[in-house]
Amino acid sequence: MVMPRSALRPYHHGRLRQAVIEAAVQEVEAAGAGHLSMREIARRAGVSHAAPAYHFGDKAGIFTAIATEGFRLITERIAPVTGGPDGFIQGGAAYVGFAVEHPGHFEVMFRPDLYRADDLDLIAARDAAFGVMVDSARAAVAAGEADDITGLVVAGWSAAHGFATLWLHANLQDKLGTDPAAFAATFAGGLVTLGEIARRQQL
Amino acid sequence: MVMPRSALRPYHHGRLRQAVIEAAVQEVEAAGAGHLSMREIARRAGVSHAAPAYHFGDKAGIFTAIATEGFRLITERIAPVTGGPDGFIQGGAAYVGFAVEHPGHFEVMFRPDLYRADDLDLIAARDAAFGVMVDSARAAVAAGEADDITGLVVAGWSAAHGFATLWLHANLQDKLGTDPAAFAATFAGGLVTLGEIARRQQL
DNA sequence: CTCCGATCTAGCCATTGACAAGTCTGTCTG
DNA sequence: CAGACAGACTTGTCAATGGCTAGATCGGAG
Repeated sequence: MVMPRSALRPYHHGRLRQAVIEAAVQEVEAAGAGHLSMREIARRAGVSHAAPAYHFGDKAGIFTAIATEGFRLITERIAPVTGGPDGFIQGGAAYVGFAVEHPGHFEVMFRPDLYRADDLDLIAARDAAFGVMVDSARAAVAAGEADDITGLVVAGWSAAHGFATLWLHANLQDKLGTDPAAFAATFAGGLVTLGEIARRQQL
Repeated sequence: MVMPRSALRPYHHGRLRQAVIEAAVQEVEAAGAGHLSMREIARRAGVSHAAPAYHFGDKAGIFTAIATEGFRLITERIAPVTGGPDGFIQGGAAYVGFAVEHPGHFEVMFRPDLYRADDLDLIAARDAAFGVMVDSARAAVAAGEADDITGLVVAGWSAAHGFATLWLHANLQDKLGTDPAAFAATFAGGLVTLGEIARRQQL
């Protein structure tokens, strides 16, 4: 009986798949998606350098798993608040909240060059998230003006997505401070003004 | 006299710096910023694998140069249309237009993890671009309500940035089609509705 | 003509992602 | 209870990459 490996660590990790995803998300949040190293992740998880590839195939497989998990998480985050007539605005706030709380997932979700965009689980999760947004937009407008849904969804999604992205990447903090309630009010006021300008423009 | 190298290609490229930037932008547009290889760029430019490093130091230096050039280009693109009272909307359209026409620059500009964010030229170019946006917002609102400028800038920037990002990364084409005039109208209508919802929310 | 600095090359190293082949181990079957 | 089996993981290897150092080349100033 040679020195049992189990004294050091078990041969079977047990939950390597989830451990790899967690380590990868941490790495993305700390250093950006570009600096993610499969071998470094394996080191952190205490497994050999080739172990992650068994579960995910390759690097794109890891990113695909992260993006899929991200779309599921954002759906869980948004869906509960989109019930009432103010659901669309609340949903937008939840969208931004998710991006701030899960910057690693958020970054990967919108970098299709990193993952396999034709993955079926990924597509299903993404479509589910989009469906929640459309539903909340539908609930926000009066029953008659249903034609406008697409424009509203895209405008609202763009505003929330743009704000989240700029917040994460472009030092928006310098302009708005760090108090969530204060910048939410500032942003909402800006949306009202922007809508008025756009309406004036249309006439 | 050995076989003169100049028969193949001159020892000095002459405009290697700009050639590297152009090749790098093409590579980013074709395969994403993550797949950029300094050696591949050198091959395309017909120089040795270490030549680009002489001009840019390292990979981050190339991205820094691309981002700086991008901020200069977007300023040139936006500034001319922000004159009149409709300058803010026109500026937003120009912002999106730049992103669609220069996706490589646009991608790098908002990936600070790729470049040296403390580069002085970069900061100057970015601040100049931001200044153009603020000026056009100021021109768009009536003289009295100057307090609202920050909110309007952030809302407008977010909407334009979010739309551009989603267009490039999230298959927005499926929802809006590919006719620019049509989706511009749809988007503008959505902004009006969104502004109304936000105002209703504030009361 | 000569020197000198800017530009580029050649070679090297550690690291990486991907692949192939082998090893370990829990479980199921007979 | 023995043995087959399949899933999970390791080891070894390869080409490619980024970055570094030392050296070659060239063009222009003096």
